[in-house]
Amino acid sequence: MPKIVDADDRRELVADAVYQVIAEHGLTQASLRNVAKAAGLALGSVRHYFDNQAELMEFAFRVNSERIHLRALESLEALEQEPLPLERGGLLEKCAAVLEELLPLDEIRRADAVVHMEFMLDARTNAGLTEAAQDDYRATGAVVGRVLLQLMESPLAQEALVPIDEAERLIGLLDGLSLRMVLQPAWAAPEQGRATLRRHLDSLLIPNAAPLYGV
Amino acid sequence: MPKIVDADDRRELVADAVYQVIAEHGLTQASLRNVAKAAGLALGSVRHYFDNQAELMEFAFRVNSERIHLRALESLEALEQEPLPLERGGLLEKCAAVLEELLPLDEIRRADAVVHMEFMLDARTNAGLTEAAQDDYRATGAVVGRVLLQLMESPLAQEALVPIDEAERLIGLLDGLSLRMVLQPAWAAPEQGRATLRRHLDSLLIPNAAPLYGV
DNA sequence: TCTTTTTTAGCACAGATGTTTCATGATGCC
DNA sequence: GGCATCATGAAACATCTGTGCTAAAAAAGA
Repeated sequence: MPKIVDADDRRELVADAVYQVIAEHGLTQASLRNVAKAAGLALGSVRHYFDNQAELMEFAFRVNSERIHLRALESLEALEQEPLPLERGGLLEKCAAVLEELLPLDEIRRADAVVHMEFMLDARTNAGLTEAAQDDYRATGAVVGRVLLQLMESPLAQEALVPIDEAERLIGLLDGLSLRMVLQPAWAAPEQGRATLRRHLDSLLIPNAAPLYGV
Repeated sequence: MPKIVDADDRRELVADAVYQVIAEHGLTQASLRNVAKAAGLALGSVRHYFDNQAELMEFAFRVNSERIHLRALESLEALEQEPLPLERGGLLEKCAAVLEELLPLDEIRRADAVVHMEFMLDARTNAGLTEAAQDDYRATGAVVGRVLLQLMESPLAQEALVPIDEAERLIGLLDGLSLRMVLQPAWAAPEQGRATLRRHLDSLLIPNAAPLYGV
């Protein structure tokens, strides 16, 4: 019998090499040869686990997308377990903590966000990625929607908020913040991203005489 | 003397071909040959006006960025000429009209936004575009900042708003909305983008018993 | 040790890309 | 008309890409 290698492990190892190349040099440099080099494998080895380049890219995209959303979902379920804090600060902190998993606040999340952006944009013109992109949209919408529903259950929440509209606004803000923090880290630092997110969530609650994140 | 062709016109014509290719097939397909084909020129002709591919790409990027910001600046200067409306609806409409120039609300702005996104993301790993990207950031910041200052001069504006923080939030929202409207037009329609923008601006004003864009 | 199957490595091909070089065409002034 | 000068076109080169095919290497059972 031959040498047994866990094929799934190998596929994830190759996917990691894809992230590395994309994060450092962009999607255009994610050729099979460059990926193989980054993974420390031969071109033939990579092709042994993925028939096409298209298959490799879709796989890497899905692993990336799932990793991001799983991180957020774990945090989200912790939030949904215990009752929501009644005070303003605790409530904001709980909700922000979940959504922060979607922002590039450290090196790990930053690499994830970069790769995610490149894939999403590529999916616009790459038919092999449209399906994965759709799934990604649904996953993001589910996470943000659930956080928002939690927040709006609080007596502190403003009335007359339309969940779908606010989800659209919040997702837009998260995407835009991610983009800016990824592309212009000098102007959009992690601390600023966290503060911006909290300020936005705060604006969904009833007005407060002493704003939390003012001057 | 030879045939005289306005070199600048020709360069803009080639840049237009770049947009066309990028908008339809993505930045990866914007090769010199594809661009030449889209422009109806021979490869040699394109290279006659641009020494490098890098030069062509930076030129196309700058023209695209300037076009977007010029559109917004024209609208902005019209806003700054006359005194601001005192009523809530008029004020919001004036400010939103300027910022809408940055959103992909019609086919022209949509193509501009797509090309803009692709260039910005590429600039992250393409040294030849970083300078142009920096200029683009400054231009966007200037437009959004001036609109925000106008809005905050109104007696309707909430107090204790920190201009820089709100600019960051607004730019993030605009970028995110653009991204979503470009990538998922089915979920993020122009009307929804316009409404989301207005709802955000409305939230910067003092609370209103009868919200403009409610249910 | 031999066998069998997986894994790895390598070569070769066709296509695309940026770039260089050179030849041809077109044009308007002398 | 001739001709200098720009515009255009085409061919060739080196490089990189994905992919197909083949052979070596490796490992675990017989």
